[in-house]
Amino acid sequence: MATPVPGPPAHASAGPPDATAEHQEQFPMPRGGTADQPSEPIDWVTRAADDAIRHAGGQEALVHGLPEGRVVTCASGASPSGPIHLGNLREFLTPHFVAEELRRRGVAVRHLHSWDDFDRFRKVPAGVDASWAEHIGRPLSAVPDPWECHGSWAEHFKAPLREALVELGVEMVEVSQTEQYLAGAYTEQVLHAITHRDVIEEVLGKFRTKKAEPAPGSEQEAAALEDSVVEDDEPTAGAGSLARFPYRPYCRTCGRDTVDITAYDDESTDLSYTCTSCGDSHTTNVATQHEGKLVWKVDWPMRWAFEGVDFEPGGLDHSTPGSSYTVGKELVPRLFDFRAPSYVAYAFVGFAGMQKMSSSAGGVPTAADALRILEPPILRWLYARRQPKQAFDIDFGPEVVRLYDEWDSLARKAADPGKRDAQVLARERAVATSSAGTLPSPKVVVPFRLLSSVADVTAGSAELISRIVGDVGHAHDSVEDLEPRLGRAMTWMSEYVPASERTTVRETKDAERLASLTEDEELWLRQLLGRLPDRLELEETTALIYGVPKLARGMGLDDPPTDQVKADQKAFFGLLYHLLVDAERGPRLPTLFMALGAEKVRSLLTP
RNA sequence: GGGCCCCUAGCUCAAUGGGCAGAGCAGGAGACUUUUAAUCUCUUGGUUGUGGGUUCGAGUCCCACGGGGCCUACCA
Repeated sequence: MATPVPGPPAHASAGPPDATAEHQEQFPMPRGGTADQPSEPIDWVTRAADDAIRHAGGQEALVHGLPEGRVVTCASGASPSGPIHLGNLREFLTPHFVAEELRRRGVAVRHLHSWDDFDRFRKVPAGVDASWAEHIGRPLSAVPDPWECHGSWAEHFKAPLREALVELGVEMVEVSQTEQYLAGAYTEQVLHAITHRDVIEEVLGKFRTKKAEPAPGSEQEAAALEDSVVEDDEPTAGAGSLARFPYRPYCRTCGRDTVDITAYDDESTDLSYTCTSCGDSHTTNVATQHEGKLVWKVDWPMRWAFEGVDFEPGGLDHSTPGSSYTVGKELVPRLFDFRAPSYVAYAFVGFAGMQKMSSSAGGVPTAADALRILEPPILRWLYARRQPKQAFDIDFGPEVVRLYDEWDSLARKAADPGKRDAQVLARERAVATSSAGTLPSPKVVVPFRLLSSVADVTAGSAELISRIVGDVGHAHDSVEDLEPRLGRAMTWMSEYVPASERTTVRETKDAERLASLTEDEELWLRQLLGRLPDRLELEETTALIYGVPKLARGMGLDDPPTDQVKADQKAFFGLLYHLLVDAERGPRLPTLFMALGAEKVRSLLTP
């Protein structure tokens, strides 16, 4: 394992360089046991990784390591039914961080991602031609791509996420449920589930109503109150009922899952159905023909067992009683003789500060959108620093500046090994991965605030921004040294900062104002323009701008200002802002001059 | 009906398997001819929603209550 992450700060605790087993030692002993050693920080990732190991090999494994050859599986799953947004990204990053933590401990691990592309297409989202309603009920992998750039609906939404994940340094093994089911990979499990459908029904039934309580007397009262519930109890009563059959085929004629199962023969495994869409009836053999899938609540636990999943997160909506994880957890040992993976439920990610919606289809921003304004490590950091259960918002508005500031100041803190705590640990998790190494970050760190505000006045030339930033005291060799931050600052300024907040340089001079200058004002401008060189240098320009009011009072450029001069400066600056950017204040004047160039300044200030 | 999260300084939030309650902004004082949110230094500000409990010790764990938010209700 090539570990790019700095080890523990204390030289003594760096760990035995040899023994592989001893190496796992970081778990149970109370931290900081020996006197004044700084203790190893712990966060949710550490704990989830411990749980994953425990699932794989018990408490024993945590202390002595897993048996040779045992690979820990961290899993994720997602349905490519629409743009994979920043909320869904948690599904990918949560197991990713856990897998990385395990790698860093030297544990063999894989991040397995299942694409639920064999799920049915549910509804036609806004913006897609209504004719796509025809495809409702078909697998996502069989629905054509309305934008015609990918092979299917599913692929259309997988592709951009894949690209974003590469940028984020997330490496995973992808599995397509369509391929798996169609290839019959799960057939054995499917048959097993069908055979034991009474167990499934029993478990699902437990969560159906609250009247599972043993007291029969009160049950009638409850039933009276919940009349709506009573109705559908009837047809499903029998264990052999087909209404809740755990397997559902896609219609052989029209490809939709809108089928009523009419018969199933446990001996032959022949399944007969009638499609309510096209009206055709068919018989499929579950053992030999692979035309359908398990229902979701059975499908998920089946995959845990099939893939040997040790850790998998789930959205909070999967964690509520009666929903998939709770049901699956109970189902999987009884049906597939497997213990449910260790699990964390993650909360939702919200968005804020967006005047404009993202360009990507649905409206909710995606990882790709976020990566246009956030450096990859920062996006990772947002997900690493919060416990999964904690909901948070990603803000595309003014908070972006604060976020960068916070990140930069964390970097300063991280430079001091004595301050290694959970926050620094979160940063370490964000900054590098085992397969991608250190993720892109600027060689020369310039505050995002500065980059964006210079981008604001220069209207978009990276070279010019680079020069000004250099002049202002952030020495660097080339534009490249400022990337990937500079480009993001430019994008942010032009796409997420409302026009009203931006600096708008006047197109043409304010002739009216220039015609009504006071005597002082006229003198100031004359002095300024008279001495303004064609090629501006920051220091000179600064001295000149501040010095003009001094000259006007017969002083030298470098003389210390008097109170009068200070008052004049204030008035002078106000005039300049008005004439240049039609505002009372604005970016620092010397910077603004540099950004505009002598010619432009001259044209706006000359009566 | 069930579940989860949250309530900490005026505001936005930290405090990540109990161990001296902390930042940023705002406020106050000072410095500064350099208005990128100017910057720098110093500083005020807390009975951690309420009431109990466990503990040597609770923002943190348990129970109840109040308030806010999210999810879910027999479908995949």
